[in-house]
Amino acid sequence: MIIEIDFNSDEAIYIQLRNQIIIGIATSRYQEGDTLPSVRQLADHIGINMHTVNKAYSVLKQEGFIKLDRRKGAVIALDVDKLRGLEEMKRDLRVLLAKGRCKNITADEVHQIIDEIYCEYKYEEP
Amino acid sequence: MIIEIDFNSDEAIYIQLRNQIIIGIATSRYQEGDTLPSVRQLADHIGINMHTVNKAYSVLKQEGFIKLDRRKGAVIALDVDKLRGLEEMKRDLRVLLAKGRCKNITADEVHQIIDEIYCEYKYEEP
DNA sequence: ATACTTGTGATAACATATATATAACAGAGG
DNA sequence: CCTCTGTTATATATATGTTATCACAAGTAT
Repeated sequence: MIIEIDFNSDEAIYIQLRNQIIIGIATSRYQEGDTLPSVRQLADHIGINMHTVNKAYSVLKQEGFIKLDRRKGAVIALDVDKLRGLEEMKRDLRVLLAKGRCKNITADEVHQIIDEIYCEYKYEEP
Repeated sequence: MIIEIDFNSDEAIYIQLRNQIIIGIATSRYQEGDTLPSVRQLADHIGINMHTVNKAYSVLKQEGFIKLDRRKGAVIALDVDKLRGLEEMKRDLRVLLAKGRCKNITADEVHQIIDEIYCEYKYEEP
């Protein structure tokens, strides 16, 4: 389990946890059907409270990345709502790109960054 | 002043304010040297507290989008640190694209959205 | 059957963040 | 003098994040 929490970050711990797991799924470190550590295990391992992990898992479930099973624990299970995903991405990008635009970042430079990051997803595209 | 606040949003009011002003700058609705409404004016207009507007302005100042002058009020003044801007963008995009990747969004689709948004910058009139 | 582990829930406590409400101050300009 | 600016200072209320216990129902392991 390669999870690193920055306790000095202004980002909430459960958000950092959520983000790293999402990145883990995108980079195929976790795959459909894989089980994540139990809330207590992961909490002990990181050194945080059980409920903080539980909150991260709850968010991931609500966003359609995992399923929570009393028997197996947290299981990677992608609920793909592509249309909604596209809408969310466009909404988020609108702010992010505006910020970059004010810093004189061009569309070409953004395209380049996109490709760099997608290269990290070394497996086949869906 | 075309500012719309969603009071039911989970995003803080001062963040919504910050985002809309950044988008306003990116789309040339506000230009270098333009003055924003005073904290009291804008607060009255939107129907929120003065300090909430002041916080938005303080964040915008700290991030290098405006300057605050006791005489003139808030003035658009871009402090362009492109290298840092690129780093921030890549950090933010890493999470955002991972989320999209899990929803089966391809690199090509992201490129398309980028171009769509950048088109809004070109055709928007001040 | 016993012991253990799973997610889940309730509750309490504390720190921080958000937002509001007043009030006052110093500098600039009418 | 009066009014407008950002700024600072309190105080208050609410929400959020995090930790800490305690407990429960359901599944697994021995």
